[in-house]
Parts: sequence; structure tokens; C-alpha cells
Amino acid sequence: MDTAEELRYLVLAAQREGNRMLAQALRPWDLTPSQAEVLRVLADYGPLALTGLGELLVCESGNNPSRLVDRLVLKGLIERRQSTGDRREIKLMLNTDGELRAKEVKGIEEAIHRRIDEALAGFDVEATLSLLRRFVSDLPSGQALTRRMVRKAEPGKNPGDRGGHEQ
Amino acid sequence: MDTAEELRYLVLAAQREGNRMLAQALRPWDLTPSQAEVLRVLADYGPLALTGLGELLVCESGNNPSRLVDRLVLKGLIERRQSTGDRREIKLMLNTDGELRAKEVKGIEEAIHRRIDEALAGFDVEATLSLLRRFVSDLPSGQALTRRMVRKAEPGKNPGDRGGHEQ
DNA sequence: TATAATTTAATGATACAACATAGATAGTAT
DNA sequence: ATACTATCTATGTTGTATCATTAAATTATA
Repeated sequence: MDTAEELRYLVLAAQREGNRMLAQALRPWDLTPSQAEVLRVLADYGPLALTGLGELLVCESGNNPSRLVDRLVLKGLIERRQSTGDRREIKLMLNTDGELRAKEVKGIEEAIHRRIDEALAGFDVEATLSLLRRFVSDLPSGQALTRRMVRKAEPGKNPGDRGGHEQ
Repeated sequence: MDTAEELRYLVLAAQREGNRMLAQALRPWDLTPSQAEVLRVLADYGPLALTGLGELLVCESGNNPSRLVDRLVLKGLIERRQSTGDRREIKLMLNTDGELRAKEVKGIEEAIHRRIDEALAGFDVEATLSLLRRFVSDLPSGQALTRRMVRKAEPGKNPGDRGGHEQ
């Protein structure tokens, strides 16, 4: 098995196992990893339109988080409101329960990240990061990640609906 | 965003983008990446029982490839036969069309691997591989990968149904 | 202004991912 | 032989991934 093929399968395996770990940790809170990502993104960058949310999601990134949001609305964690400016748009934001749940999610993720850090002690994590960054930098999922890191790094640029007709 | 979190999202992004690339390349052959993996595994290690196949798949690994196989049987690429020894078992093997398709898949994958190699020139791929290997080595998907590499490395150990009641 | 093109969300369809469960068969202990 | 346990495949269910399409609203263009 050549290098590229092994890398491909290792990335697949790592993603699946990471997802499984996170899914298990989230189960008591009745959330999937994708749903958790939406909560975290809305907590950090909301309120957002559906498109704006999609641009910040690595899961189901460039696409259509409509049904993902549906389930969170159904669970009573997100409020979906029609935008006053552009009537095509909707505004998504956490309600009180959603904010609470997002905080729980943050705690769960931090615990997992500590486990990852432990497991990776002694490895060249920076080399891995820069390789993977290169791999995804030009692609939708990678750009979603970049957007999140850039916006977080800008303290002045507060969350909004992508700079459009803030009402 | 701390290191572990970025790594987690980068792995997710890389997996999704890699899968998308492969899916696009496979579309003209009416195959999904998971289906392609089954064809390749059966070509290299078949005939196999369903469980034996599952143990070699990184996608949907430890689990239940029953319906994945269903679709390939329906497409006329795999033969599903009842095992003569253990009547619970089935025997899976490529038919002539399946072998042909598996060869096509191999070519497609090789082209993608060349693209990956190019994109990664100058990066420390070995560091990445060993980090990811460590990450998944104790987990089902990682072990599936290990089994495939071990079996391929043993020229004497020819494909069979996991050493049980070869009939 | 009238028309065309684009954007935004929603929805339909197929397949994969993960978990749970059931039914048949095989092996084991008594 | 009988009962218990384990294995193997199939199937049910929910949620995600991806592609395609639709309808409404907006923007751009003739």
C-alpha cells in the first residue's frame, strides 16, 4: 500500500473514530456531532442566515444545513426567524436552552481535546497540521475552517449575518 | 482554536474533501467510494464472508456491510452464495463484471494517489502517517487497515474466509 | 420598466453511518 | 437431548452526505 493510499485510509479511519468518540460523548445530551457543531458556531458567530451558517460549518459545509437546522429547531434549541430586510433570508440564533446546551457541548469537546492532546504527546503535531491545512486549504471544508479561525481572531468584527443589510 | 480542535476539524475536512474527490472520479462508473472499497477488498482478499469483509473495510468497518453488498449484488458485480459449511454464512466474490470494474477502480485510485503525492511534496508525510496510525491503531477502523496491510504483506497467506471451515 | 440571472431556503431522492434487534444456525455445558 | 450462549446475516430506524430541483425574492441587465 503506497503512502497516499495509506494516508487516505488513515484520514478516513481517524475521522470515523473521532466522530464515534464525540457521538458517544454527546449522546446523553441528545445531540449528534453535526448538531453540536451548529450549536457551537451559532454560539460564537450567531445570529446567522442559513447560508452564513453553511459557510462556517465543516460538516456538510458548502451545502444545505436546512434540515440540520430543522432538527435543532424541533429540539427547541434554535430560533428560526424570518429576516426583516431580505425576505428570502432567515435568521438563526440560539434560544436560552440552546445557549445552555452549547456550553455543555463546549465542555464535552474540551474534554475530548485533552484526550487527543494526551494521545499525541511525542508526535509531530505541527507537521500533521500543516500537511492537512495544505490539503484542504483550497476546498470548501477547509475554507469554512479558515473563516472560523479568522473571525475568532478579530475581536472587533462581531458576529452578524455576513455583513449584509444588518437591520 | 487549540491544536486538538484544529486537528479534529482538519481530519474531518480532509476526509470529506477526499471522499468528494473520489466520488466524483467514480461517478462515471456508477460507484460510490464505499462500494469501490468493497470491490477492491474482494479483488485482493476474496472470497470472503460478510463478517470477514467487514473486518477489512475502513468504511463502515466493524459493522454491517450487508446493505452495501446488496447494492453491489443488485448492480451485478458481486455474487452472494450460501456457504456450504456453515449455513449462516454467505460467500461473497466478484463475478466477471465485478473484476473488470475493480480494475477500473484501481486505476482511478492510482490517479488520485498521484495527485495526493504531488500536493504533498515537501511535507513531512511520515510524521503525519505515524501520528494518525497511533490515533487509530487500537480502534476498529485502524485495525481493519492493519489487517489489510498485514495480509497483503504475506504472500503465502492466500485469501480465504478467515481460516474457518474452508470447504 | 420588463426580462433575465442570481440568490436563498426548502425539499426530493439515494446512499452511507451508527445503533439496535431479530431469526437462524452453530457450539457448549449439563 | 436440552438449555444456554455465541455467531452470522438481515433489517428497522434515525441522522448525515450529496446531488438535483423548485419556488420565492432579489438583483442585474436590456
